[in-house]
Parts: sequence; structure tokens; C-alpha cells
Amino acid sequence: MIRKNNVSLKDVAAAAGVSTSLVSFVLNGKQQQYRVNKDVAEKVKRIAKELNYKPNGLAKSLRDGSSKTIGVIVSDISNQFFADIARHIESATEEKGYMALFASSDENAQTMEKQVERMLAKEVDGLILVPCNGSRNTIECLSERNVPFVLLDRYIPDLKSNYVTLDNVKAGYDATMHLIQQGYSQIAMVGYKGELVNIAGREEGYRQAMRDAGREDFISIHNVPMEDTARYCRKEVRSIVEGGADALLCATNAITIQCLRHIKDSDIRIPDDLALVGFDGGSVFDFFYAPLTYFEQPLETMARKSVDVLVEMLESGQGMMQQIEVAGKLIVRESSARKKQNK
Amino acid sequence: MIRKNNVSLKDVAAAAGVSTSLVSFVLNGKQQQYRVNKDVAEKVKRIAKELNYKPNGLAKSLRDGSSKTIGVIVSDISNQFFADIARHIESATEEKGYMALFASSDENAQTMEKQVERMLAKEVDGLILVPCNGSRNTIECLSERNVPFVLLDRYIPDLKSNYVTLDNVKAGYDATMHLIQQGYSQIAMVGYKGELVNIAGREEGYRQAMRDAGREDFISIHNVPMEDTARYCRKEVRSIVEGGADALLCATNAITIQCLRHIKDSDIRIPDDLALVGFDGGSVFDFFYAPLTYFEQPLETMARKSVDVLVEMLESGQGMMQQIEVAGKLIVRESSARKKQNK
DNA sequence: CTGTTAGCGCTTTCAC
DNA sequence: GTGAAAGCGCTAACAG
Repeated sequence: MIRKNNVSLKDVAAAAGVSTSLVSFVLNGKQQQYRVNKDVAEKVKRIAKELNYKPNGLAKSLRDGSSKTIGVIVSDISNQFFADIARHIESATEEKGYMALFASSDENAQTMEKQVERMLAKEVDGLILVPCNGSRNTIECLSERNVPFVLLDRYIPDLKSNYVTLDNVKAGYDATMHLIQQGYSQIAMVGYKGELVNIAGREEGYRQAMRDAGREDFISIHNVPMEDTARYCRKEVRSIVEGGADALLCATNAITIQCLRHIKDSDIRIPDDLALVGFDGGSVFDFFYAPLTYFEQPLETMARKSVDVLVEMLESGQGMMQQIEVAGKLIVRESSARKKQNK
Repeated sequence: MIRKNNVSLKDVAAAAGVSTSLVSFVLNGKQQQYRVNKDVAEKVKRIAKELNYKPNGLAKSLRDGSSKTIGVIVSDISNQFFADIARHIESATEEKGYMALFASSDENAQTMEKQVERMLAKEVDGLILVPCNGSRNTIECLSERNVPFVLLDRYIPDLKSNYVTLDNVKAGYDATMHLIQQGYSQIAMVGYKGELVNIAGREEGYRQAMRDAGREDFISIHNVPMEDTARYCRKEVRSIVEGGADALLCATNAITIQCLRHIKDSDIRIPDDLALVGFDGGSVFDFFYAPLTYFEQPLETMARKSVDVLVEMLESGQGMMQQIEVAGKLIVRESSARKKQNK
């Protein structure tokens, strides 16, 4: 029969011939505060070790109303972007004495809601969330219920809350401006349909840059549905090229990959026929024949900041709001090499 | 002040003017079993909903000695291989009514031990572990303590335990034999230093294939330390090519990437100068000028099986041992194209 | 210095 | 049909 070796405080107390409180005091380093007899303390410690006593975290959490656990809901933990974020969150939470509990929403509001409930049932102390389309309501409920949380990567417009995101407008602007400075002018952009603020920000930046460059007549935004990105990207890339674009800005990693898949199988040459700039790097883009220029998000900073903000809120008991926008930087490589004049 | 809306069973009971037991019965669908009055039941349900009552999972877990949580410790959750596994484990555990708690060991036995303790403190019902070099002792303790667990991706030699792995010997054999059949004969292999059984298995398969092909005189295994794979791969690739090899088998995804980084910057052409076969796919290898041939592990199957085995053990209370080796398949592409005769 | 006790929120046996 | 009470393991206020 399988059973875990469960020795409780009581067992230790019994074995040591003292009360459970004594054991609790000693094992929690409060022997000074409670002036526990040194010998007794030693004995308790020894016996606890002998019995291989491990405190039951559940009981402790129940007792003091804090599980020292943070729920983290991202779109998809297997997506490299979120996997990296998760790793950094894992480290940051651990350093702060918390444990991270991860789940994926699949960019689906209902799933998101379900995951939130599951985490709340586990009595997480707070949440770090990547809100998806349609999750506004869920998030608002969280506010009303006074559940501490911080939004990551995106936020909900007009909703007062903590969040940590990239400065997406600047990112979109910089990426676009870079292409313009490289000599490209008919720049198209592929993003996602929906109301995601990070995508919207990048588009906004793109628009501004095009305007500043006097190219607003070429603004060309192609938004694909988040489901079946592959098929739609293929379609869009084709029409973008046929439409005479000489450069393409892809709003996310996944979009870039799908566009690249199509391009690789076509006769479009990067950057001669089409310059390309994406978001987020990774070895994926290093091996393309023209290594990709991409806008790099400071993942670690974003992850750590979100943990910092949440933990600060948790430990101070204060309801302050922090809205943080971090800056990233463009990593320039061959996919956006200066345009050849003679073409 | 921040506080979660915590309404307990007692609150509902009070509001409904009944005892907590009644509420518990009703809310757990046991009104039939306990023949609760229909009207009362309705009222309780209504009030529970009005008060937005959510059961406290911690209390429940403490009470019935099961947290319905499974701890999962992989090498690094941000590594694509483990990120994919994690995602599948997440789905599988959820379908079975469990929650997955993830952590990374960084291939470090001490960290592994610490993570195990953290999970045990959270009272997980069982563990899914990717054992790393030197973790034998930790795993053995788990056995002795009767903690239900299953090893994933690797196992501990001579230790009777549940595990789910790839049939690594066959994988190494198939990969090597493929190269041989493509006309390559001086095949080198890069793996990891250490005692990881998955790597050892792949090597074993490689050796067998070389022997079967009458090439045992060319067997050439280059094991790099897990830390700083990048630098060592670079060194090894160089010496492998200088040593006259015409093909290379990389034992893991990470190794393949590092070797590829070096190759990309060198004048070695794939597959003309060197054929290449790796382990595990992903879009990374699709964009290399010669898309990579790789041995594909059935990640989803492995992940799901590990959950199945663990949950079966948990729910049956039986101490059966299951050792599962799943088969993968070679995905053949250009990096191992048939060798040109005239060279 | 040390033990008793109450209680965190929940389930379930047992009594009415 | 319903309620009281015990107890999961822990901590801390309060008595001694």
C-alpha cells in the first residue's frame, strides 16, 4: 500500500514529550521569542530530524490565510515567448519565497475564466495574467472581488489595474522607422484580429511612423484571426507581395514564423523582394538564410517586474496601482538590409 | 485594504439558517444520499450563488489528504522540448481532475532535490520527474518514503520505478542506420557527458548500427559537458570535421542548435560536407537552408502516458510498476540527403 | 519556560 | 431530514 511518510507536529511533540506549540516555536526559530529551554529546543530539533518531519504546507496556508503561491495564466505555456516568461517568473517568485502555478488560456476567454477559478480554489495569493480577447469581464470581477493581480504583456483599456507591458507603440514605431531608414517605403503589417492592446499598440506605432515618413497613403494592415494563423498568413503574404509592398512587419513571433513558412516555399527573396521585421527572437530566426531583424522584448524584466509588483502589493497590503511600460530594442540583421537602389 | 471575498460554508449556512453539514451535502450533490429536503436544498443553492461562495480547496485538501495536484519537475520549462511536454501534461492532468505544478531543475541534482521538497511541502499527490545527473539519491528517497512518482524521458538504471521514455536505443540505431543507407559511413555523434540514460541509449543504438554496418572502426563519440554546450559544440564540430567525418548525429535538440550555429558561421556545407541528423523538431530546424532530418519523439504520448501511470497509481492505491518505452520516428529531410558519389 | 486551546474551512459520522 | 462535533496539521494568544 502506498502512503506518504506523514509525520506531523503532534508526532514530534509526542516523541519529544512536549507540547505541539513548543515544537512549532522551535521549528520556526521562535525559541528566543518564547524563551524555550535550550536543551528542549535541541531535543526537539533532533527528534524532528530523526523522524524526518516536514511541515504540511497546506495546513500552514489554511491557518494563516496565505498560500505563498502565485497563479500565472499565459496564452500557451509551450509558446516560446511565454515559456521564457514562465521561466523568469519561476525564478523571480522563488527568490521571493513564492511558488508559481502555471496554466494556459489558449487565448480563450472561457478557458481563462476557468483557469482563474481553479487557481482561486487553490487559494493563490495573487495572479499574473495575460488577458486575452474577451476576458475583460473576468478581470473586472477580479477587481471587484479584490483579488490582487497584475496584467502582463497586455492590459485592458480603461480598466484601472496593475500591468506590465512593452512600450508597444514605440516598438512598432521603431521597427517601422528602421525599415523606412533602410530605404523601404511600401511597408505592410500583419497582426491579429481582435482587441489585443499589444497588437493595437504596435499598429499605432507603425501608423505614426508611416505618417511621420509621409507614407500614410501606403498604410496597409492585414489582421489574421488567431485561430489557424498558418493558413491566413499564407494568404496575406501573397496578397501583400502582389499588392506591391517592399517590406513587412510581423506583429508577433507566431505570425513571423507562419509568414516565413510561406516565404520559404515561394520565390520571394528576403530582403530583396521583401524586407522583414518580426517581434521576439530565438534561434528560430537565426537559421533563416537571411537572419531576421526583430524587436526584442526584455522578457526577463517584464517577468520580474510583474512579480515585483504583485508581491509588493501582497506584502504591503496596499492597493496601489502600477502601470509599467518597458522599452525593448531592435536587433538589426539581414532581413532588413538596406534596399538596393537598382532594382 | 485588499482582502479577498472569502465567504465560507459557515457563512452560507448562517445565511440559509441551516447547519454547515447541510450546505456541504447539498453543494457536493449528496442531497439524495442524505435525503435533504428539496426546498432546503434549493434555498442553499440559491444563497450559495448569491453569496458567490467558492469552496476553499486548501481546506478540502487538508481534510481529505489529497490535493489533486501533481508536481512536475523538468530540466528547464523554457526549453522547447520540455515546454511542449509541460503543455501536454497540463492538458492531461486537467482532464483527469488534477492540477499540475511545474518547476525546473536546471539539470542540477541539488536544485532538483529542493524542488521536490517544495512540492512535497505543497502536498502534491504525486510527482512526474525528469531525473538529472546525480539525482539518483533523491529519487531513491522518494521510493523509500512511498511518494508516488513516475520518471519521464529518462530513468535511473537498476532502480525499480515507473517510467516513460523513448526507445532510445532504437532511435539512435534508426538515425544512424538511415545515414548509413544514405551512403555515409564516417558518422560521428555528439552527446552529453554524464550518465543520462537517454543519451546513453542513443549512443548504444549508434554503436550497434555502426557495428551492423561493419563500421565499428569509425565509431566516434564526442560528449560535451551540459554547461556551456555552446562553446564545446563549436570545438567538437571542428575536430569532427577535421577528423574526416562525413555525417553527424546530435543527441539532443540543444546540441543540434549549437552545432548548427557553428556550422552556419563556417564553410561547412550541409549535407555535402557533413550530413546532419538531430533529435526533436520544431520550426527552428525548418528554416535552416538544408531543413534538418531529425528523430521525432512522440511528446504528447510520453506526457500523457506519464500522467496516466501516475494517476492510475494514485487512484488505485496500488504500487504497480510500469516501464514504458515509446517509439518515435525519423523525419527525413535535406540535411541527410543521399551522398553524392563524385566528391 | 511550557501546555492548553481555539480556529483556519471543510467533510462525515453519529445522534436526534 | 437535520445538526453537533470531531479532526485534517498548524500557529499563536493566553494561562499558568
